[in-house]
Amino acid sequence: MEIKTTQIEKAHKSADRRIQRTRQLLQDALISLIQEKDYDEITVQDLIDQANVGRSTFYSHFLDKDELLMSGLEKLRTSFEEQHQKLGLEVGLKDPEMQISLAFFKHAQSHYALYKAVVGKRSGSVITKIFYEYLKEMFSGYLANNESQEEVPVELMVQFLASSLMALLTWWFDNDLPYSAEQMNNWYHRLVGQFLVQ
Amino acid sequence: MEIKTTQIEKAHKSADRRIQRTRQLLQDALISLIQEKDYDEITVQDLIDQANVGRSTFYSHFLDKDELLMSGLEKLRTSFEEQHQKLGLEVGLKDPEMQISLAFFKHAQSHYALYKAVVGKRSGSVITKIFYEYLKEMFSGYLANNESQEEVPVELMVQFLASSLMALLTWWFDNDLPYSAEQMNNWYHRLVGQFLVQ
DNA sequence: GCCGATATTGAACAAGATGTTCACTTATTA
DNA sequence: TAATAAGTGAACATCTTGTTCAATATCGGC
Repeated sequence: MEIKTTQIEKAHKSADRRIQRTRQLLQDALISLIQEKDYDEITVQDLIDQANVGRSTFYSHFLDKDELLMSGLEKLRTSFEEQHQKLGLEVGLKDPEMQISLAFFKHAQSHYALYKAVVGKRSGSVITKIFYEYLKEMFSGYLANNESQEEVPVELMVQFLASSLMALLTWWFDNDLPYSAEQMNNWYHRLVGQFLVQ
Repeated sequence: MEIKTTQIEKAHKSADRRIQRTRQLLQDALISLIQEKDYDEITVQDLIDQANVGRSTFYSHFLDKDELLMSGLEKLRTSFEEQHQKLGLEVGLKDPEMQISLAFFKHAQSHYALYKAVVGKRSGSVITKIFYEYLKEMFSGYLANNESQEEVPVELMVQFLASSLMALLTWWFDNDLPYSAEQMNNWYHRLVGQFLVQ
């Protein structure tokens, strides 16, 4: 009755198909619902109705709605990293195509509905925060090593870069992608490129 | 029993002291509570307990918690504009002291507890959104008129500037103001200054 | 200072959400 | 096929929201 694998999703051994199925159903339900209404307005009841899953089942898998969301965002992140890797291999390592920001805009574009929910006007604070943390983590590795910035603290710089990318993404999606991923990336680099590694 | 003046606070005529008193009590209660716990966790019950006001009284003044918050943020904004004006007069109009961003950092500093709640890690999405809208509105008037930005859409630029300021503010407060307002302002201008009017 | 108008009060209420429990059923896998 | 583990859903206690209403307290014009 107790399920311990909240953390380790893959769990190479413990594959009872019922577990996979239930978790998948709930994650799909969230993705589906989040496109109809704000995250904050979605109730556990909505989720189990949509997923067609028992109430107690929900709570045996996730502590609450937020934990379900987290597990979904983890997947999105994994998906991004895979796509980034693949793109990287295709175009060669030194190519500007490898720019992490471009990979990001492209990944977002190829998961339109999901990102719209995550990054758009209607997303909840929890989503935004988690997503933002991912971005910061990501950027930690991409700072230009600069004496030039006159000792702007690293963390501040990371925050600046992450929030800027977030701003562009948000604008892009709230306007339903009026420009290409390449164009967005160009602007992003015009705005903050001097602070990133080339 | 009905109170119509949700919008017009000043209401030069309709000054029943009871109304002023109740609204003040509730706004103070929010400010007080928001320093103990996340905005999202504050309940109407908490508010009326703290303010020592009847339940139905609350609902005869505000539609819900968010409307109370809005009224509070309106006040904060007014306060900022007054301080900005005053500072501007003191130092003379052409002086860099007039920079809107510096005025902002200073105002934030002089309302530490409040801004910490509004801008810090623990604030809710509603607060952030409203605050962010204020910032965008503010920045609309301070864009450098640039052919130079190669047609970065104005709205995108505004969003970028607002989110950057927000990022700096957030970092500043989450670290309990480790630097002066002037220092923060300098960094801000190093990061985005080229896109602002001097 | 009186009095009509108006704001405040608080209890009671319905509706809905959360998270838990448990006896029962169903699916899985070895 | 049998032991094990997961899913079910009703019932529950608790909390929150927002409304209603009759009784009470306060205000401000006269």
